Amino acid sequence: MQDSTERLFQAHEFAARAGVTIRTLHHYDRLGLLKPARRTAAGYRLYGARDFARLQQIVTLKFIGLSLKQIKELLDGREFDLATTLRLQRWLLSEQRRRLDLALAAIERAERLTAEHGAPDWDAFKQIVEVITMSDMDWTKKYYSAEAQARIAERAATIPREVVEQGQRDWAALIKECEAAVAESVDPASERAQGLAARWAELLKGFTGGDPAIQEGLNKLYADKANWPASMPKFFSDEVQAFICQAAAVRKNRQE
Amino acid sequence: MQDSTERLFQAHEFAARAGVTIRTLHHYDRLGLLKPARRTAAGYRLYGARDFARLQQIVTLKFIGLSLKQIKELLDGREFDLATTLRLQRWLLSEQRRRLDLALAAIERAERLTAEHGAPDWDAFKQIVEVITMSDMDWTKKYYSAEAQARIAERAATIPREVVEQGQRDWAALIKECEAAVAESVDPASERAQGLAARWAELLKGFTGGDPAIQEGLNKLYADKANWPASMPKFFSDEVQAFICQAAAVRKNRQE
DNA sequence: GATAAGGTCTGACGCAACGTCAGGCTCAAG
DNA sequence: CTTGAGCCTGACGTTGCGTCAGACCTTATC
Repeated sequence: MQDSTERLFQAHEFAARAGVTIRTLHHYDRLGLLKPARRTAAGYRLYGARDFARLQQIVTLKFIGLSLKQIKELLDGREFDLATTLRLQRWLLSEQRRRLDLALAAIERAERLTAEHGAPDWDAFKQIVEVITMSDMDWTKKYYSAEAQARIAERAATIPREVVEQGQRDWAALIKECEAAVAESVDPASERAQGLAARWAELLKGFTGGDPAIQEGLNKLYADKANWPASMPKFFSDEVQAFICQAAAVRKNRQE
Repeated sequence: MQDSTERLFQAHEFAARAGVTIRTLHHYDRLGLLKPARRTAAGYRLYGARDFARLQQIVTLKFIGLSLKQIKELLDGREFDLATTLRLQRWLLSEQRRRLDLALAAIERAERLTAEHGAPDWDAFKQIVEVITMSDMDWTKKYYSAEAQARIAERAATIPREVVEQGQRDWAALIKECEAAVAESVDPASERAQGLAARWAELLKGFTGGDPAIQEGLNKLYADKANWPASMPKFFSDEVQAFICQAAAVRKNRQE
């Protein structure tokens, strides 16, 4: 299978060609993300063309913001699908960009105020950020009480790693199953749909940290699906959304 | 000085009001960033109104992307000026935003291609990122040789923390002195200007990692200041730029 | 063949900003 | 007085490598 005459590169040249450091190669090796094709008798790493291709995939996926763990699962191809991952990642990046824009706006206004006032104006600066972060919460007001909003804000900062990345696989898998169910025109009141709705609720519970006030808001969200805010994640199709809303409604009725 | 009747809050309520976790307060306490006004006999932290104001400043500065170390230096007020920091930070954030846009564009194109092709197209995906990162390097081609570009790319990823944040204070201080020199119409050939140019070169050397090929490119950059690329940092005025260019030119002549 | 220079190897610790136990106090209510 | 809830202080985990440190390998030179 392997061409025994294939040219192999030592770490130094290989790393230079790929634009990464040797230490990075060591790191990927230990993670099992990229193992060299061979080792010399002395233990030196030797990389081949296939390694190069894989490293380029790694670099590409890293460029769009995936973690090394995600990249490993993707490239090892175990039940992780690229399309859904890309949709999720696109949403994550767009969120980051929105927050960056807010920060930039805050800085620019603070600079203007400082220039006008002659000296840095802390109160104004603080207010700017407050206003900006308030406007960031606009849509939550429709659905959440004041205390729930505070707790959401508290959790919001801790979410990125904890849930989004750790649970990304769970969401991706669940959404995929929902899509399948939609494709098969499964009845939202059926056993299968109810199971999906239950898992969906479970994931949301993890997302909300089990806070009852927040879950109350989510129930309201379910109630009028037409009003799902634009800033909510949209990594699933409208059909899936409608399906899960109906199933959740049925589920709620039965529980009452 | 202190109002002995001032209302003090315990960690739990204080944290909730400020929208941070208790653990964050512990962290800031250990860093010396925010010490509680008092402690009870049992060691419980008690925070006052001034602590609240300071915490809000911290949160604000964190929102615009400053590190805790930078925030501490700013709030402790030792030779760190807000105006320059804001300019530097604005540039940093705009750079981040540019890279985010590139990643988003890559994802969107990859999604389109995947949809058209039916299956994920790794080669196309890889190419997209390559093209994007290439266009990212456009201006460097004018000044750097091929090998130097490779090394720049290699270093580019390692720079954010290492130089920008660590050396930010040095740059800010130097730029400030240059502005003063410009304001006093100091002769670029004078002893003082030459000292500034030497320090400038020293910082750049740190920035380039002492790579001679990269420094060669920087010399070319000095030569025709009119051609400074738009993507280069612009946290100093045109006057400072002209001043440092002239001083560097004089310095170069003398060294030859 | 010895030696010096330079590249490689494997740990192990460092960094940013906290989260998350774990074990031990403290405090208010019943 | 007990119980539960909240606070305290370490100490380790996280992410993606950088940066030594000590030991080994290879190559060129004398």
